[in-house]
Amino acid sequence: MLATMNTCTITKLARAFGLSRSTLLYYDRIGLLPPSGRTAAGYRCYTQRDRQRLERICHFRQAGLTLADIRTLLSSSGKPNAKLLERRFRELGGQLLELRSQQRLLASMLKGVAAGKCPPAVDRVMWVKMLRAAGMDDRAMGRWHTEFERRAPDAHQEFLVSLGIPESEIQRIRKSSAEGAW
Amino acid sequence: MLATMNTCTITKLARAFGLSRSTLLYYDRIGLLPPSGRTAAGYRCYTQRDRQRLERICHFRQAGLTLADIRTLLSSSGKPNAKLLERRFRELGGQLLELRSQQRLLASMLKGVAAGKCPPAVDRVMWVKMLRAAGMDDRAMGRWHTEFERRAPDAHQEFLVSLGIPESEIQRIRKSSAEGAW
DNA sequence: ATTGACCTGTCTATTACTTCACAGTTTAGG
DNA sequence: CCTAAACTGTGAAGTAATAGACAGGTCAAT
Repeated sequence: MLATMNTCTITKLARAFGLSRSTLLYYDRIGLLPPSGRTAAGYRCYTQRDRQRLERICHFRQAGLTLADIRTLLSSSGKPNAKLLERRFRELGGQLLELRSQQRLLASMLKGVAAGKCPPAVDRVMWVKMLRAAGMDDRAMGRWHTEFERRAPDAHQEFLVSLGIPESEIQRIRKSSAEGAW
Repeated sequence: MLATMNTCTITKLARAFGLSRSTLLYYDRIGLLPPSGRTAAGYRCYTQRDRQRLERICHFRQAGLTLADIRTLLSSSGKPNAKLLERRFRELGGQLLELRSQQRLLASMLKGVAAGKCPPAVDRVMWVKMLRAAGMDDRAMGRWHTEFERRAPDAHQEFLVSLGIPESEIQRIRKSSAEGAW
């Protein structure tokens, strides 16, 4: 008899929050989320309070804070400590820029592959498929062209040509991209 | 006498590529970038070829490939292996989405802080400052509003109100955001 | 009671580094 | 020539956030 109606075991808690058992074990080990009790058999017993704490933890994790930061936030509870948030926000901005540059870089690499010796049939259709697979919708794809046009117009032109897109459509795309009118 | 004009020491190489000495030591240890030679004293001697290899490594790292993948790419040189790139591209798309959601979340948290008890004077000016500090330019800020409006119109409204922006301007901003006309 | 599925705890491995400690080497200045 | 700073090497240990292996515990159905 474990669940006294209000407690739950580690795997159940993990599933409820979309985490892995290992993660909760880890959180226990570092003292971030020790279960309120144990059963006779030594099983961890998580209470409602534990669940609430975990919810806050997940919330902060979602926002990308480190466990150390979260510990600080939870212990010095009350004070929102906007400094931490602001710092993280700044970091996020950098990360976004970095990711976008990665994407551009990868794009050019794939372009190189497509244009180079080993042409794995990366034509327009294939590209659109890949971009969709990467989670892009039409709007995002428009933004992608806009970014490409803004940062590297020449490469953008080259890229479109490499996809075998007719000149007339290239003009249209680049014009739209330049205006950001998506 | 170390530098025979074409070789350089570990720290110099590290500085040239914006890496730490430890990183290069690590790359040597795992056999990813062993220096071409050593001085009599045993100091690592990096040649031009080593630098080129490191440049490729950095290039791939920039794109987010793991060192294992990079090793594969560099050893099976020639074959572009578009599979790896494509896979990474997919991952990137996911990461970008994730980051954007983080940003939104953080935004709402900061909003809460601003609206809540501990008001660290997060008004409009402060926000713009923060967003700029996060690397946003006007265009990016427009996109940010657009995203906000698209995904959470109510929260967007609330947010703008919380910044003390007059109703008339809020209308204007939200209308523009909805159209994505930035 | 027993089987089999699923659960538990602990311990170890992973990635890409970083930090540390300690001893030898090079270099610039006096 | 000497000394102090700055560099070098090795090796060990630490980091985040899990993932996986493993032996054993628990539970529902038979």
